[in-house]
Amino acid sequence: MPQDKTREARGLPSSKLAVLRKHPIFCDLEPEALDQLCRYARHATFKRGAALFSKGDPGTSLFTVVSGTVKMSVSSADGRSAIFNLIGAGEIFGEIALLDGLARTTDATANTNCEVLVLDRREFLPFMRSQPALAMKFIELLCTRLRWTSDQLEQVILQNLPGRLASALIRLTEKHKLEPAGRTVAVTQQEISEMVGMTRESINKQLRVWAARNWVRLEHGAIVVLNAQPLEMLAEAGSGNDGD
Amino acid sequence: MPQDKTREARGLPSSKLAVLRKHPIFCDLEPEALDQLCRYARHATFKRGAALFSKGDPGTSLFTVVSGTVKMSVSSADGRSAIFNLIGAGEIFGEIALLDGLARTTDATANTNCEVLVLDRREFLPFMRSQPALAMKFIELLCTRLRWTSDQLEQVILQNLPGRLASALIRLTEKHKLEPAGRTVAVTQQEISEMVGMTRESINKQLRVWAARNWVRLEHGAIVVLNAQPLEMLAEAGSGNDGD
DNA sequence: CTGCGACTGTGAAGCAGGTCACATTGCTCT
DNA sequence: AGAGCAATGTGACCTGCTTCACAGTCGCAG
Repeated sequence: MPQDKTREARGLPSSKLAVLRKHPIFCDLEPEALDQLCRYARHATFKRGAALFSKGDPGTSLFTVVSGTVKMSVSSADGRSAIFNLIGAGEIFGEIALLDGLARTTDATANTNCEVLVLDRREFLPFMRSQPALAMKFIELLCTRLRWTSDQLEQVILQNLPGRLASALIRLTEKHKLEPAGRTVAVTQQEISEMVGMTRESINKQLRVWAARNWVRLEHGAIVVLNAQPLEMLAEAGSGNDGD
Repeated sequence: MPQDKTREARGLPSSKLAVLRKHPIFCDLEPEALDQLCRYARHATFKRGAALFSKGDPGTSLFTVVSGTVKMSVSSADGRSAIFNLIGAGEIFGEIALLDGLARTTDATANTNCEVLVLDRREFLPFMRSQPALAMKFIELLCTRLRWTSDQLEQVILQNLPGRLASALIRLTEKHKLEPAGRTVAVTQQEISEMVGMTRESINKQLRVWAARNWVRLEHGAIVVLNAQPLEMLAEAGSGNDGD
């Protein structure tokens, strides 16, 4: 991967601009508006494991990931935790609390060392009002999020382990818009288990079965989908047994 | 309850107006704008069990419930089904497909005989653009939905039967803004079981335990929450045992 | 007032997935 | 180069929930 890290690390305005311009939400803004937005944007870095915010915090800002990935999750008193989403470079998060001003719905943790841009509600909301098209963009974003979350809820309620796991793999490959051949999903088995709400051990055993059939290949910290078709069947099938 | 059914049944414009004016999304509109909206609104009735739309349909309209309740659910190939939400009088649904123009994410079924107002995307979107405040209202609505759905997902992944059931009961009492004393939730045990993703039998057994402790009273087609406190404890506690 | 369908109540038996307890393997940081 | 940690692999046992198979019970439609 090309290293524009140096530019980013120095916090040059041009790099902020580049990041914002690439994002679907902001790409259609007029150049002057983008410039203004850049002036509002604060640059921040977090080490792996650091908390960007926690569930229940008063939420007043929107985040854009510049590099690294951020984990959106919640955890229960007894230490179990559920991952709702992994946010990668170019994506935004924290928009719900930004928009409605209420408490954060999840924890956000740096899943790797990462850099983010932060936009504050106080400055951002007036800016949004001055850009009517932006509200529509956010409506679309919220719709997408709602579809993603409903989908997850549906899978978790209706499907058993093989179905849920297959669905999660499909969703992850689609999200990264990977080609049919050699779709590498860069997540650990622990992470996947927390996304589908089952134990790492169970996930591992199922993945091994599929690996033996050459549907997937297991790598360190990644899963390569070799044959998506049977997985798609399982994902559709509700709670059946796996493909035998 | 007072019967303005006669007015409704005749489809008088004044009744449409009354319904729309009461809804949080539309209540702040200017009188002229409301009148215009009424002209767009189509009145429709459905018998218990009838499908208003199905998952995957191209979605082009927004619904407002005038009377009765509508069930938002999905079902799997093998007949199991999951209820995402029960929409009662005064609430709206179908907004996601209206706003982003994509396929419906769930089935909508008349859970009782019901009357609805239908607003079409073709007329509604231009109307919305003429009313900038309306976009903000929808953003708030979408945020609320997202919080509700994330909450459900969190419960289903992190909690066991008692915790999930308690959470569901709390959510239902809160939704209907019922007073602490004598909160009657008008749902069947079958419905609750489909909301939390467990079997009716299991739900029944747990409810009986709580009824014996006077935390709830079970009626035909309804559950009365007598003592919310222990349920709230359970709902918070992640997956513990029930209150012993 | 009676019969039928929707809702509720309950026990017995099975199993999917969780829990626990390890061994192994590979990256990364001195 | 090897210590240390994060991630993976695997078996034995356990349990919470499902499945199945009923038996009430309510309320309404005719």
